[in-house]
Amino acid sequence: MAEFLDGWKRNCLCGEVTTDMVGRSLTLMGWVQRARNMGGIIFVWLRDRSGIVQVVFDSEKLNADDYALGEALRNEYVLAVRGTVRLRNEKDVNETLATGKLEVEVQEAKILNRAETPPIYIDDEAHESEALRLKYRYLDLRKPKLQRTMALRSKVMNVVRSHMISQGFTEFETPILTRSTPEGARDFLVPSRLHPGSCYALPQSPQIYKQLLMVAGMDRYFQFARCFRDEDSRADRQPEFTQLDLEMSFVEPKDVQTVVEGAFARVFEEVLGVTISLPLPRMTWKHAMETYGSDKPDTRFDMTIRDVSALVPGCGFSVFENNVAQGGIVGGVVAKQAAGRLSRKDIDALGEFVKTYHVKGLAWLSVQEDGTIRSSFAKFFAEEKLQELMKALGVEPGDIAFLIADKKPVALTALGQLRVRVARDLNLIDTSKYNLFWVVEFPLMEWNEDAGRYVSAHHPFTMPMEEDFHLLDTHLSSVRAKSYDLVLNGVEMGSGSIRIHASDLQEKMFGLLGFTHEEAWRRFGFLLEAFKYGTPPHGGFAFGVDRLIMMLTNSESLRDVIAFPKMQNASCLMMSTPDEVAPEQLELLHIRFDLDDAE
RNA sequence: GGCCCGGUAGUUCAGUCGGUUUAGAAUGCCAGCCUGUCACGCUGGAGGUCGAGGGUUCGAGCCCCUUCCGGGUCGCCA
Repeated sequence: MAEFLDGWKRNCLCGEVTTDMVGRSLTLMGWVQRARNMGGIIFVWLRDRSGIVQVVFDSEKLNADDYALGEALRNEYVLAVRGTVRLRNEKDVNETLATGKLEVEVQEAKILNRAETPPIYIDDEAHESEALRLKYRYLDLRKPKLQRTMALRSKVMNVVRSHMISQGFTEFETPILTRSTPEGARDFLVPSRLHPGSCYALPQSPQIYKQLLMVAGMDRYFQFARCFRDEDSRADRQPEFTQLDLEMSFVEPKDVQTVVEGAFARVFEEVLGVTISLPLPRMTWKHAMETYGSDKPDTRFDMTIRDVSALVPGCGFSVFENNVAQGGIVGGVVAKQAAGRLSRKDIDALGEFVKTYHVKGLAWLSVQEDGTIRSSFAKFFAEEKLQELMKALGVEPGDIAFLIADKKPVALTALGQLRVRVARDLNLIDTSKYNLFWVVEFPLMEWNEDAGRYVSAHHPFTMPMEEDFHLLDTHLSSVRAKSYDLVLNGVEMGSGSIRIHASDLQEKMFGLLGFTHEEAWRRFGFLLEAFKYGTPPHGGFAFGVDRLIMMLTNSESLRDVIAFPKMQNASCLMMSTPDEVAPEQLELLHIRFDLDDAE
């Protein structure tokens, strides 16, 4: 049976036993990592969140009962010991343990609780399936790495919070039960008992609340906001996640950026000891797309995109010529010194890879060290055009050039993905680097083929750049926004913008997005009205806390940085969530499921 | 919604061309021995609905169909 503490009081953590405690009597409590019974002496590794220390049960020094207790120990038993700290013999020092020079000679022990043999090992090196780990998440979380990650997460949030407070921000909480926002992801809905037929929506972000707080004169707002999006998961996307959300009055983009980059610099300094020099570099969206094929470029390696469309006419290769004639582009990237490292099979695999980004194919040209050319398309090319092409791309002996012909955005995106894939395959990425910078001047709106109208690139409250105001009615797609994303090593950390603070301009935006006047007022009347009562110019930002922790801990999945994450299908094996509810509960809400067309 | 990978002792995996008795290994677990281990060691033992259902075959862990589950990804994610 489990025992109670009976007045025992822990006075040291396992990992914090130090040499200056030698001779002292300690009371330690923790879990049995492993017990090694040598016959007359038992070595037990006792583990808690701070680390591991060896405690020793010696049959010559303990009474029979206490020694028998040592013999009964199994992995993950919860153990309390009273004992004396002593130095190990020189030859018995364990360099792999932080406490390896020491051990605790047990005088008295208590089994506070027994444990069944756990289905997973409490060991960072173990690699059970995700499903098993998540089902027994409370055991998984005992692993030292996850313990460290959670502690680091707490520290990061503390650093950020204290930075925000030091910059004059006020911390707020905004409602979790809110209303559906337009133009966004699918909402999680919460049916209302008191308003049959109506639903709350869980927030995708506290966007409107924070803007209303600016109207309210709160000046500088921040919040660690839980956000919800009912979309499919990815390794770096969870249905619920945490953002540091902030909003400021009387500011231009630079003012917001200064606050945000200050927070990041402090996090990197205090958590990783890495100094980031400020202000961060800026890159325009246009440059990012044309050079890196991404709005969140990884700049830790080169391999930039070259547009060679200009020399395509008359080259002889009809695939390129027709595409350019129809307004598309031909772009390429060059993998330096890759000819000897990528086989024909590897190149074919890259061809398959780019097809997932909806281009028709991948043209390639490989120059051997001796100058021999192997290529998927060279035979169609006029000799001097080929030389021109190679010169334009900067291909030298030993290099492989990859070319894609398609509509501009499609080709650039595929080249951008290819660039990253090849860099990873060839190990070209310097993983010790933290390339943090701003991408600015995003387009305000993008044409959406399916919807047959323009949609916001960021969100419908984003302020256009003053320089582009005159294009609003004529060239909407070339209007740039006062928006900015923060990018780290090819990953979007967060985004923000200056908002529209005039109700007439906001109403015009809704019009451009295809909302009628009535519709805009029905859905956003409260906002449009609020804007009439003296709204200050304002703007803000939000960044994903989970994703930041992922970057700081070099984790491959968001699941590794969230205590209780969801699986790919947004369920939770541990709690069996979501779950059916009692019929009476549904009745109260006047809900009946119609599952006939459910897949 | 599409595509790709996976599912075999508690756990991680192997399992050849469909044919070797009772489906293996490591680790974990149980029992015994062992006074300086630290991946302790030694001896012995238990442990399997090969994800599920159906089919082909003299014979299926292996082939076919259906389905469930996990992961990755495209679409989607203002």
